[in-house]
Amino acid sequence: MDAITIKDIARALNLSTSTVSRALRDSYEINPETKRLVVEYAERFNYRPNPIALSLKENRSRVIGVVVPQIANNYFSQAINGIDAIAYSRGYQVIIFQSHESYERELLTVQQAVARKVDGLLISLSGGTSDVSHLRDLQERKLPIVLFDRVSKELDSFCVTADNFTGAFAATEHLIQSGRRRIAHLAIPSYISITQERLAGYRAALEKYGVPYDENLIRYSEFSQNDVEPVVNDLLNQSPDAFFAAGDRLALGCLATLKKRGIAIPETVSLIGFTNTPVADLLAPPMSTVEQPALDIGQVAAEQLINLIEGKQKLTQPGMIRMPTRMIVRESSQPVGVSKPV
Amino acid sequence: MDAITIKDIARALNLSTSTVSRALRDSYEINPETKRLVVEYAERFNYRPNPIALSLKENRSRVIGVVVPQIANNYFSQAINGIDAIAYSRGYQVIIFQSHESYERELLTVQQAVARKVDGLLISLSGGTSDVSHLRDLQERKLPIVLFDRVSKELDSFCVTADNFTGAFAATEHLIQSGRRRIAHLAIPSYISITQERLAGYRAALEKYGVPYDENLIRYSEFSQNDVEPVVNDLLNQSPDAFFAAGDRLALGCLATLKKRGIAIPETVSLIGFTNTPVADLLAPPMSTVEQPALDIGQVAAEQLINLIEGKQKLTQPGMIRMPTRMIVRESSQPVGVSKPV
DNA sequence: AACGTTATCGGGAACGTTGCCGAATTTTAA
DNA sequence: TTAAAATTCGGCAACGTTCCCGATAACGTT
Repeated sequence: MDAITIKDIARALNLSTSTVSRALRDSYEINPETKRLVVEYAERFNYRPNPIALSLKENRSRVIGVVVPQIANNYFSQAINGIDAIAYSRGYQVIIFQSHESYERELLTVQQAVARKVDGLLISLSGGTSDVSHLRDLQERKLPIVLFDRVSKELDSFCVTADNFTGAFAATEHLIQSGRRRIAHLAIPSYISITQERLAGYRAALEKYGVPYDENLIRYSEFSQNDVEPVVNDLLNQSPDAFFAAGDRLALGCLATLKKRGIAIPETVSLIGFTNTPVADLLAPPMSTVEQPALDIGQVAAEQLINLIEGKQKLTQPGMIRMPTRMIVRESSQPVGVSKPV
Repeated sequence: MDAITIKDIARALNLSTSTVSRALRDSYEINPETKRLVVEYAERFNYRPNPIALSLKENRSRVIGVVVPQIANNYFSQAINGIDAIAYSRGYQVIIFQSHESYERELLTVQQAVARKVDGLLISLSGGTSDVSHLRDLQERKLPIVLFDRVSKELDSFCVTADNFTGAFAATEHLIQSGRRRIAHLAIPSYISITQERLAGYRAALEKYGVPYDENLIRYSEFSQNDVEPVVNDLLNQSPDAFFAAGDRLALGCLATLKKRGIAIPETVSLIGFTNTPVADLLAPPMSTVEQPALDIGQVAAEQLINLIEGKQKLTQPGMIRMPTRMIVRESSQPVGVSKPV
């Protein structure tokens, strides 16, 4: 009733399945005339090889699994876009899994992906993931894995991230140079690599300009907007004159909370986000951001992974690729007293 | 080296594969003691049934395919979230495909999905799709299909959309009641169902209030921000006093263009979007929107599809579910002269 | 004339799983 | 005691595909 198989063609043309198979793959040992017959028949009845049968036989699937904390997040959806583009052009399909920032979900989805015989895994660690032994196991079983964005030093794998240190340094430097001294830093959970790197960039900039580091100005927050608000409110008790928010949701949550509290931006506090929203300059006020090249990160990560899969790269060679960020200064971080740009 | 199979267990315990299989599915005709042995061994070596082998055997995959125009779009990523939640809870996995608003890509991805033996298909039509015969073919081959958001009347299938007529009517009525008369309508390509429905709602509201319908105020645009700008500029020649943008990207593109041109919102023109962005009230000015319950739409669509797959619903019974929209009035559509809300 | 080549094709196994059929042993019933 | 029934398991085929190994001709070579 359904799709035509190689068997059907064999039966119809009075051939064996092996002959049909070889004819379709243009084997040299098949009579050109026979080939013609087979190919014509296959086309007429719209034959498509069954990828599932192939997967079972060859123990590979031409599928790469992507595990992200959240699809509904501009950064990740753009990264997925990059992944998808590369995968498509190199003949792979993409299965997307969400970990919902939960370690347990991440474990589960990774297992499912492996069960589905993905040829490789592209992961951005969940916020709840501090232990990466589940990934290490897979790596030891020779499954190609590439981490992107939320990477981990605990794992000797290929990593692709934004240049978090430099980006955070630039953002902090910019805030200092525009006259801010008490710069609050809003970060995602601390054990994630990018948190550390951004914090390091932040501290390095403070140090360069002799601004004292105050632990009370650092806060870690979960990802939903509801989680951000109390943290920002708490930070406000430390009388900061700037906010440096290290993430998409954090920046928007921070902006929302500040507006709700009626705190003037940038007159009272400056704000700069480490984020990826395309609407930054439509916001009120237009939000300064350190932009991450999400699409590029996705592309590079996918390329690395497929190279690993196809053996074009040594499995044992871990590597870290840092993609440059771009700081875009908008109104939300203007120095006080400076007229607004048009 | 890799994952353990039922054969390995059979060999290790000196049983046949069928016995092991039945032991694992808790068949009544297996000795409890044997069962215990098998289950323990399976657990100890972390046995997972091979879904690919199962797919091949049973000609089903417990996977549902989702085809959307774009992942990096708030509406769709939220809908996918809803789909994912339902699929997960009912034991299905989700494979996401992007059509990139291209008919050819849609054809291709749908074929791939079918080749992968998805148990059902959840589709939001691409902007380039006017012919749906590829889907009709699949339907005739008894593949469960549910359309969501961008549906088509040409197809006798289950559809889940927002209540576009009512939403558009409400938006237009609101604009009229706040003193606007020349209301420009920015829509996605015309042959898509939601375009028609929203246009109908728009016209019905005009009619109710005796506002003349002017064809010149209607424009169709592609989806990227670059496409929107010239269309908005063109519309401005018709001296509209309001914009009703029927989509996520359109609304943001419209806002960006108006700001670029220095046109005061809402003093000179009003703006209301039919969209799903969570940052609407952080924009400058906060943007009025007709919100679509994207998550709910995804959930309902997924539920319907799984019901179809599992035969809990007649395949022949087409149906249309309209989810209510919610209009949120913000600053961008305030009547002129009204003081801004706090 | 005997043998090796070449061209062209078929048979069978394997990938992991389930389900049908049957077989062996033990238990139950008449 | 003997047939019937229940219990417990193994063998085999099948899903679609590829690949290894042969098989059969026709042909050319010594």
